Amino acid sequence: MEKQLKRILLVEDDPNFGIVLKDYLTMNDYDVTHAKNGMEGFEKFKKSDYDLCILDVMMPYKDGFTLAKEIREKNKEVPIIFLTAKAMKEDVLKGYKVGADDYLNKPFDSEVLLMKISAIIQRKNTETVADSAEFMFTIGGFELNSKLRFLSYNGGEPEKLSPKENQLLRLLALHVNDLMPRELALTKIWRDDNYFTSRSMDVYIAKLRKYLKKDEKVEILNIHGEGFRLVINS
Amino acid sequence: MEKQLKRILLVEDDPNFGIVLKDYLTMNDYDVTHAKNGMEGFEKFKKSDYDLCILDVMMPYKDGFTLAKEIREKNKEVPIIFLTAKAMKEDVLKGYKVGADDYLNKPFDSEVLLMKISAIIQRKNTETVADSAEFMFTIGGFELNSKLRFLSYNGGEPEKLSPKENQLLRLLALHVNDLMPRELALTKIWRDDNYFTSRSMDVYIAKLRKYLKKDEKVEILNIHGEGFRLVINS
DNA sequence: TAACAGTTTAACCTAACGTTAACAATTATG
DNA sequence: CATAATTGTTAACGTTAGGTTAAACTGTTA
Repeated sequence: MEKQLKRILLVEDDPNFGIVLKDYLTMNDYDVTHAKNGMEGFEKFKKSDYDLCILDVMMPYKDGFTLAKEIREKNKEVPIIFLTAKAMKEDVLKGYKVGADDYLNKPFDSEVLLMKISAIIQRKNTETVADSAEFMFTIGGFELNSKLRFLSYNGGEPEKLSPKENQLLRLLALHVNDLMPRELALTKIWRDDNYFTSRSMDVYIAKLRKYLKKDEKVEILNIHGEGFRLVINS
Repeated sequence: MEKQLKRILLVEDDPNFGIVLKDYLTMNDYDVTHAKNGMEGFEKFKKSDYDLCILDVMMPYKDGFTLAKEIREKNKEVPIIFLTAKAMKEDVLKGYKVGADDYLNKPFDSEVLLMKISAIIQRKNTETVADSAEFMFTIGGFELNSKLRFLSYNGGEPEKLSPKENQLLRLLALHVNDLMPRELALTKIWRDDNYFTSRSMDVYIAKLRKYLKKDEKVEILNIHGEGFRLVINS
């Protein structure tokens, strides 16, 4: 089974150093996306889901702190590591204020970076375990067991869901009666937000609607241009 | 009853220090085997069973890391403590990569060593106790004695299971009706998660299914991309 | 050193899954 | 009202995971 690689967003303007670092991390089993400046970094961040961000502090146009602030507005969870050329105390403080998880001075030992990365991801992992513990959902007359990927109606024979079907239905269930934004599903499940993943998602919505037909009280409504809404009518 | 002394393999090339350390440990109720270099260390390791290895890092011909790697190939369980003259960061990292349990800088406090030894052996002990606590399982019409590696059906002649068959069935039984993740079996039983160990596991699933055919109420179901599920149908 | 048990690797096949294309239907927008 | 953008749906396709059997390998024992 293919192991799900942890995804890192690396924002570093120095092209040489950036490529070397990206390759090094890639060799060590991380799925690395490299952005060459703050703007690009933020665009890439919005488009997908990352387990960790590594930001260079000194970059033209948009420095690492500003970028970090923008990232924090979108996501308060994702760990951030700053890279900086000189060890300036104010910078360090500024970094932690923005919500940095760690701080590295260039030049740094690459193995130290690896250690820090795995430590941080490890920590986040154990924190999130409790989060993902919920995998039983009642959806009208249906019962979704998203761990076993089973969907049963009125206690009957459970139907098997595919991983994508399961993830999508679970995400909808987490937002019952509320908007589940397109973008959310695309970044969380497809890990990319583009035309094709979007179409793919529509296909899965169709599949789910087919499953949910058994209970006419349950439906998935579209909110044009926004996303979908799983509603239970009473 | 004579208490079973814990056995320590000490590999240390400095004759004086080696003898002193051996005597010290012996006085503290350990059964110590002293090897004077890496080769001898590995020979002694293969010849017997140890509860702990203490390896000097800097040795002629074969250094401690190389020896540790060889030992790990034979035995992924035995705890290893490295001794090193200077605190070199790379060495520490290298050591942990090889699967070291602890790390000591020479000169070290001998009492600290004793503490670490007993802590490590203690930990390994409790781990294995918890692990092996349950070894009798009822699986539909079957009885699994995973200590003796026997599987019997309706009280008939028990069949012998191979170690891997036994471990896998036991792990499945510990998760009856629930998901037993692929990764769990691979890391717990095969201690490695790659394409080949994964295929190997599939082979063992096939073998187990063959055994379990006698009771059509018992089956091992696959959850695509996730793992397996041992179910007892009523 | 031959036989054997246990395990891994290879090979071949089937099933599961996800993406994409194609076309229809619906909804926004000027 | 016309037309562009978005969404609904089905089917075909390629890829990967899993099922199974047999051969190759490894270490141990007679």
